[in-house]
Amino acid sequence: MAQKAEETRFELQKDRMLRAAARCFNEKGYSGSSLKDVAAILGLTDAALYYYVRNKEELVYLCYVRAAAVGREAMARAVSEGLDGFDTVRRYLRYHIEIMVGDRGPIAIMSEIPSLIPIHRDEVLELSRQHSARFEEILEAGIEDGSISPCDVRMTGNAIMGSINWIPKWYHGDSEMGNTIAAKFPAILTKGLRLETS
Amino acid sequence: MAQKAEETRFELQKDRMLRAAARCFNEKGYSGSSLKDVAAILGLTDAALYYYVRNKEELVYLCYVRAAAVGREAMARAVSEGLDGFDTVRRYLRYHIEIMVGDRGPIAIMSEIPSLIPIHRDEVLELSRQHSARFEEILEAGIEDGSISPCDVRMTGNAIMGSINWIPKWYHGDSEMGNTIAAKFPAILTKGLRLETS
DNA sequence: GGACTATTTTAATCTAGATTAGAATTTTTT
DNA sequence: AAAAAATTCTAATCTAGATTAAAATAGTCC
Repeated sequence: MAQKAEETRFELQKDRMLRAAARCFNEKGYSGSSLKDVAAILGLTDAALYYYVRNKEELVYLCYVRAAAVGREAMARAVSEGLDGFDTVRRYLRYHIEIMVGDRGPIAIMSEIPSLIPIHRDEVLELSRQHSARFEEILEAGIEDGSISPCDVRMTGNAIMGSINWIPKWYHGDSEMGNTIAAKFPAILTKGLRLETS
Repeated sequence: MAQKAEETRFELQKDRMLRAAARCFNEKGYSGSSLKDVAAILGLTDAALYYYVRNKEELVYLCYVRAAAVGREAMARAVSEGLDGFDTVRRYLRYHIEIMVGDRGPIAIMSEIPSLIPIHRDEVLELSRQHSARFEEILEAGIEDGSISPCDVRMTGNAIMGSINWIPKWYHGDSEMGNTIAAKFPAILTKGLRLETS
């Protein structure tokens, strides 16, 4: 029990740190944010962060891994509901956005992957590719089942994911707006997908 | 004539520099890109850049001003054609993307505005706001003229502009893909806007 | 070809911020 | 409440990279 409590505390703090870091990185970029900036949000000293992470690069890396996990989780949840392609996309977007604007946010934008060390860069790129690929699979499934009209899934995927990825750039924690985004974005982004039953 | 030629050379080099900087910044962020990185693309020394710009901050600032000008130019051109709202949006997107993936690119993503000094930040933010506002006006005009179905223009604008802004993150100069983007994105992004004449 | 200007380089300096070691403090355990 | 472990801080060090000054080169004009 003791062990577990400590682990929990550690993990909780670490997660708080990752969210603080994500907030900084989203606003001012990776290199533009000092460890002092991140620590200040937590009421800590910059040096304290080294208790949780080996160095700054690892901090970004973990932010990106976390972002990927959140996206994958949202998608898995949507897929598990067994809806048609169109509705799966819409659900996925809703779940993903809800997390981004909710209290598990902010989620780091993966905008500086080249700054990672090679081994981390490769891993994050792979996660990112997998996510895109799975999204495209859903689109294809939707085209198959007749819920989505035929389209270039690569380009359509890029378009939709771009909108999602950009959200943290203009959304900064105003929860009312957060609700608006979660309520409207899924419909806006999928409106053009529907196959019109002529 | 002499003066003009020199001015031209200077301006040309400066523009090359801004495009090189945009490329670096888009890949690795503002603070993540050293002046040496930018200079290397031009075959110059980092110190040489100071002949064109007062400091690094001004370099980003100019990149952002340039990005704003490109967007405004594309929009003005589209508006000047006097089409209905829907087609104006589509034209604007096409023109904007064509510049982004064409030889006037790459265009800097305005992703680190907080890193600018206050006076520059205010100016760039204002340019950005104006652009968003004008885009929303076009959407509203389209709703008025019946070419676009009623929608939350703020959210819809954010969604579409997010897709556009994100393009430089995954497009890196493969001109064949550039053509694909220019050909497909405008249709993809506007497909959901059309008012279905029931 | 010499003089003048424009452009770039070399060779410092200077600073913010990452990193580290060890001390101090806080929390947990018994 | 002492001992042990976990967490944070203080006070350096170290380095990359921005910036500057002056010299060197390239280009243009007469």
